[in-house]
Amino acid sequence: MNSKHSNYSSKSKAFDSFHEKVQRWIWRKGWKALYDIQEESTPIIMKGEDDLIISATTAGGKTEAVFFPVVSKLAFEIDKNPPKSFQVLYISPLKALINDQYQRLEDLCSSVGDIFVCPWHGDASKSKKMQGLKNPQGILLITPESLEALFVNRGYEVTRLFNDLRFIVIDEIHSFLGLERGKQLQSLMSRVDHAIGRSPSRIGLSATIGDMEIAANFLHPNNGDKVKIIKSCNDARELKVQLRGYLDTTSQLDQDSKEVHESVSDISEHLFKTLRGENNLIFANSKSVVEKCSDQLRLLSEKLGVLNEFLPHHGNLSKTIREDAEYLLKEQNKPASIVCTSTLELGIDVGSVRSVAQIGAPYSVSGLRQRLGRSGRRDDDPSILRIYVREEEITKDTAVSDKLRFELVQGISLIQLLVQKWCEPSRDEACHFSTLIQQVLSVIAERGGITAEKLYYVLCKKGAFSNVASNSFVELLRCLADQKHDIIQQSCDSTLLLSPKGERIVNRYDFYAAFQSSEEFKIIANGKTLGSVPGKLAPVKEDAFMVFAGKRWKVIRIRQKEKIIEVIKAAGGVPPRFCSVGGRIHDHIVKEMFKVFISEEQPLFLNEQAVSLLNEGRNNFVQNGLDERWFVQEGEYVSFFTWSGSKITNAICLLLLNNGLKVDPSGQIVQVKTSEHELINALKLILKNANKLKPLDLAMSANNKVFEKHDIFLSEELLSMDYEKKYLDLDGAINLIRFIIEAKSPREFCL
DNA sequence: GACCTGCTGCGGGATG
Repeated sequence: MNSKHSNYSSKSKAFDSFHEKVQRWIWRKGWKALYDIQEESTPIIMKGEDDLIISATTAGGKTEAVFFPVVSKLAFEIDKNPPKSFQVLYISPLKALINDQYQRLEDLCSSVGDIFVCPWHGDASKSKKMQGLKNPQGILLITPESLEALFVNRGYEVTRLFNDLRFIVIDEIHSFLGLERGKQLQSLMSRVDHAIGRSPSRIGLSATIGDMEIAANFLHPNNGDKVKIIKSCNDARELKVQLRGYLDTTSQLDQDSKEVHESVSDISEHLFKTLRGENNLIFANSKSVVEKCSDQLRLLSEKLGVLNEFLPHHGNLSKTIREDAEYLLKEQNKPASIVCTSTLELGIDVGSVRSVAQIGAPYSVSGLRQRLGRSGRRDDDPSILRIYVREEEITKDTAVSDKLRFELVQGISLIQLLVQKWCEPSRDEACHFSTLIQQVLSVIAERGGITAEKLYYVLCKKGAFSNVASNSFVELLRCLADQKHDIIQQSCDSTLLLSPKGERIVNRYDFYAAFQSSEEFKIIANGKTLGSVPGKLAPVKEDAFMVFAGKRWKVIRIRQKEKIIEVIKAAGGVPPRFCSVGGRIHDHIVKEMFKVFISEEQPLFLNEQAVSLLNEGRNNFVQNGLDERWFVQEGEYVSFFTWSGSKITNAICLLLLNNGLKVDPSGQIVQVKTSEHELINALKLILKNANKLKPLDLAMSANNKVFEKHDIFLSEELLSMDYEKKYLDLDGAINLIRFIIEAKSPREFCL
């Protein structure tokens, strides 16, 4: 017995440095060797000084790479003196992940001895939280929102809770990059630093990161170049991919969506035939597609009199429905497949999955890579991906833009970029004024009051909002204090305080989240909650039919006041549409699409129908001379192919609008109601005046800039500053226009 | 024209 132990230890420096009780735990588990990332992370974490990012696949042993050395370190220190505060702050984007990690850590920590693990989120046990408050020590597992609540409600205790803190660990760090929630998280980390007067070592964990530099700068702003990076290289799994094309000949019927819905689509039939009997994930780009597809798969099962193995999963379904589906997928002996949105993209453990399907072209390589990472868990299994794209039949009325088979080509480009290992960088230059408002109110609540200078120092100068200049900050405070909003006020000694209205905002329980959430109607059948639909869509009429949770229902009562819709089982129905703002696509993907159009190569991963659709798209591309021409005139509209991502295309649209043209953007093609000659004249005029044009002025000219939670309190100028950084690329747009005016071709632009 | 995430403190009632 002893020899196995010493063999192990003679090979591994990391293992040798662990606390004896951690060594014994690993040994008992029968683990033969540590992973590379665990060997590499251990010396850095045992030293306990540097920031670190560890990137590896979902089952790549990241948790252990952090917690073997961390728990060893805590165990060595307990031997010397008992801690009086939490020593590790672990922050996760998901409650479910906290529950998972709690199970794993409890097992390790209870066998090591006196290391307390405290799970803390909205659904976590109250007694564990009280225990953590009374006797803080060991590891706190918490969500950003619950940490925000600690600052607001127990601001006077934060220093005591974290005084001996050694590590801040951020799980699934990529899921925070560039978002409101990410900015909030950065601010919370920096507020912890301020509360204890030093900066504990930060550790970020990630399954996929396009650009490590950006993740490093996120983890520790202004200190990013000192963050150490460990990347797992055993990502050599074989990839099997197929893109399947389908031709929709029923488009004429589409107005009567009910009729189309009754017919089981050929994509569902292929999914049913290919995936039944195994565990799979089927991703769709929208919740209503999830509903439609899972309903069709259930119908097919009923028709054949077999057990239904296909279950829906998305953010509007109730917790129990979702958990039931996750549980079934985890059960290895019963085959089950889940039709889902990006709910199952992140790190929830759903066990081993045979293959991944994607309905409709994906929008980003990073998302696709994340989804693919779910398939083939065992090392020797290949990752299997099937992408299904439906294009409509071409008639004499079809517009050029639709004849190109853009969605299919987008799918091809994304697969090619995936294979090339390219990934979107998640640049975050936005000011995040909405989240800054939340943090301003939170710090005032935490400290009971604070001067403007000190507030600027804590949040901006030495905080997460370092790109906000002091004059912008002053304007933001003015917006909050003005008569219209009256959220904060200044006392005679110039301390900023919450006004009664501000108090009400901070004391509502929805204050802690940095992101917006809309009002929703609950859907109830026989007293059981199925889930919810957004308020805007809710007033479906009584007696209406609907599809929800993969089944068909009839609405029997709408209780407007309580926001409840009662339903019973029924035979017909259409899925509700869930609305949301449009997405963004990266420049590089659109350029890759151009390359697919001009290439003569046939990708090997296409089925027969996809090959003929691609040929059709390429022929139409050539016939319209789109490698040399930017514009195609059709009736009173010019289709303008920008071959650029969303930021440049948005800027082009605004520039044209401001020059009095009627513009209708559809994806990467801008429809302009004018002649080609007039359009070129407009572009010449824009270029001539380009040096007078400021990005901020362009942003000021855009309508509807209120997107985020506290945007309603901002002035037009602050709103425009954020809008410009997030949605516009004026330099890129001017560069594109220069290309066009200098009579250079799309070919020169893209290659 | 896409997607997801999260939530305090308190009081009342049932249960051991």
